Amino acid sequence: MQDYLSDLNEQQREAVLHINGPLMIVAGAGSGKTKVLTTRIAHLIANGVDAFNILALTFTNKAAAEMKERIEKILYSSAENINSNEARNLYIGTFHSVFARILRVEAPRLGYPNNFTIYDTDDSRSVLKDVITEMNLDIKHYKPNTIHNRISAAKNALIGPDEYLADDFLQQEDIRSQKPAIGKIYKAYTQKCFGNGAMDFDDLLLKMFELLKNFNDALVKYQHKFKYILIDEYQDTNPVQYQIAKLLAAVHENICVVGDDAQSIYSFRGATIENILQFKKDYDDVIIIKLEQNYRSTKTILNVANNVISKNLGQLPKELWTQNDEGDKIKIARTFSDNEEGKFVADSIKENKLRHHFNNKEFAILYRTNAQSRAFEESLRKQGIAYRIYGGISFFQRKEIKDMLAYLRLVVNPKDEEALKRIINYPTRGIGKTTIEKLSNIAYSENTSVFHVIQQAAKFGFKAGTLIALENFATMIQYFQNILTDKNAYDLAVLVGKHTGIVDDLFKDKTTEGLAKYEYVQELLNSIKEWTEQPDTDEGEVNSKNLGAYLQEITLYTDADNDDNENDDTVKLMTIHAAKGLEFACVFVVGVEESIFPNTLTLSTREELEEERRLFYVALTRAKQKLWVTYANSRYRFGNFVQNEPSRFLSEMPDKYLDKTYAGGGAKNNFQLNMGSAYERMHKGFGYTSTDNHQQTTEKKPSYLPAQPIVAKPVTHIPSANFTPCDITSLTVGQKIEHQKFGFGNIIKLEGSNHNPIATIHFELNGEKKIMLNYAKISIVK
DNA sequence: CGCAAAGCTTATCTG
DNA sequence: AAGCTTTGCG
Repeated sequence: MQDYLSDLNEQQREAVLHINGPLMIVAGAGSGKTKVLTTRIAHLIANGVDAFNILALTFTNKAAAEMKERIEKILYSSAENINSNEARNLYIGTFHSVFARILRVEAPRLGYPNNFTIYDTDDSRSVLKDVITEMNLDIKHYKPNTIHNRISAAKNALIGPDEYLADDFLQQEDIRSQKPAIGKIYKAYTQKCFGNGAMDFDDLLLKMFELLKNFNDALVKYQHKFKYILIDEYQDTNPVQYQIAKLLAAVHENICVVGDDAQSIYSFRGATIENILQFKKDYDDVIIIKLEQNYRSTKTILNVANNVISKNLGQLPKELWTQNDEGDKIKIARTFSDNEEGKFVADSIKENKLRHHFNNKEFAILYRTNAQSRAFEESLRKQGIAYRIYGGISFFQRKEIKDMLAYLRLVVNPKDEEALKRIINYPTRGIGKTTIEKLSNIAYSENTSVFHVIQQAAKFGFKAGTLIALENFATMIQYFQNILTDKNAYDLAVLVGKHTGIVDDLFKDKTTEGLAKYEYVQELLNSIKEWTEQPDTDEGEVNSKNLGAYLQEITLYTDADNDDNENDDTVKLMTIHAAKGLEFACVFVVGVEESIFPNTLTLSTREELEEERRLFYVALTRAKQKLWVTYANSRYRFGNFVQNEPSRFLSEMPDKYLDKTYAGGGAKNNFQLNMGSAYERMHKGFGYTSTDNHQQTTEKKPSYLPAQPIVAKPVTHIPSANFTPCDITSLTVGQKIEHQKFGFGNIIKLEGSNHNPIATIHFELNGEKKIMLNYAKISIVK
């Protein structure tokens, strides 16, 4: 037997070995489904299947990266002597990123440029705002956010604008909600995106479907390319994804899907459990394998999770079991406020690190909404515990980054009106609102792009100062376009930074925020440089390392992706949605209060409550050994201090598995509670106001710490005590320096000068060459 | 047209 | 509480 099969149980092995024909794996939480999927792919390759013919689709970049890594590991260590480089040819990725890659090649068939722009949610909303305003509708009534959700839902259900307008039921629905114009907005939005040469996130799926449906040669090509298809988290697929999978698999029918209906938590994105039930009907001879043994959690955790999920009516019957230990009881903690909840969690982490020798990275704090992270950040920072936040505002959504990228986007795709509007007057160059409106109108009536109108501004009657400003702008962009043809993305980005004066502005701004922004822009430049220096990987494209590809890639990039270093010893903070598929030794499920979890915004039907319950189930089953469930009596919301009831989910957990010491249990518990643990008494940490005896402590206003980057990065090198950042003019080649983060090294090359805000320092560190744009982080070693 | 101050809105989850 | 938009003035 191949060695990689030896550590699988009977069901898992069956799931790996059954490689031909449709297969559905119904797998519970912690049952090793990722292991099965990766081993299956490795097994295919070991049996002579060309990696080029395998397509594996996931929902997060992280899951894809993890799979790829594990496959390489299996192939590398396998006795079968397989070339582990094969793994590079695999198509593993999220639905969005794989389809974006294919569409980059196929876009012209659908009337889009190869370099089409990908609009993220913010871009989409901004375009919608323009569309709605242009239609003379009230932006307060037609909120871009709401409209976008509706359009997104339509796209995910494969309903185009014309079909939407023709459907009486949908029209009635919109009339009833007093928004009869949604259909028309949808149509105008679609046209605008198309005119801009742009696809939004939903289009990446929808256009892929249209490609396969309307171009038979494309369908045949990809059906034959992807002989083996694997889909992770199948319960989260929506109708478009379902249809695409069905089309692609129709010839070979070698499709393997893995799913757990109990973990279906993406119905807001159009996902439907129906797809799991439908699978059996779509293909003949579907083999179904159930994985019910859990390898992750203690018996206690699993029992509680099973109990909670059994409250759902619409659930496929399934009982997870484990051979693991009984484990500790689940600790329930109730605090007076959100800030005290933060303090409780940070203190508990500190205590458990000392008592049980856990590392930071073995803890996770899971919450329902991103906004809840604040209190935990503060308390962790106070305790000096390294942490990392996932989600929230990502690097590429920051204003200064988006501005910089908008220039690059416009250079690559001059039709991208969204990018143009963003930067036409940033930095200010005397092109105001009225001028932009005029340009827009002319472009519309001439049926051309705004940039094209600017290029011929004189012809369209612009005069004096405005004309000069427009001409200068056009010349500048054209100049950038010329650079792009003979220089690389990095050189262009640097030039944009210099020439537009953006970097200069940020450089001059010596406030904390200004400095941070300056550093972010430098980080962006670093990122582009690194990216351009990676080798070409794409077999289909001539030059896959061009700026257009970069821009498409980063739009689909989330900050959970660059989690590549395992030494990153930080406590992880994230939403429960983001935690799906992950596991941690110790988990804090926080903010378990009515109105937050279950969230008020969802609670109109039983189905919606059940989805919240599944979400709670996902949260509980992330824990391997220790689990805390916490809630606060009151918390800040929109600046007000509001009261919350404990969540109904708390009462759905059987008492016998719970330790309510910190939640005001019985009299006996109260005693312990007042005393606190030895550790707490040692450290005067009587902090958490008890529920039964909380005298009206006046809630202190949260004290805000100085602004810091949102994502706390692990410090790999602690600068020496006399670390003083240096001036670039004082540097010379060969000099020994200390870097704030990376430690000591030697300068090997210098570019730029102190008068030039973009100076580059090349230095060597333990034999590794690094490029540093930010000399504020370097000091000279004397 | 550009800037600063006042006022209004906002926070579900994701690629 | 914080970010974004509108308003008012030079």
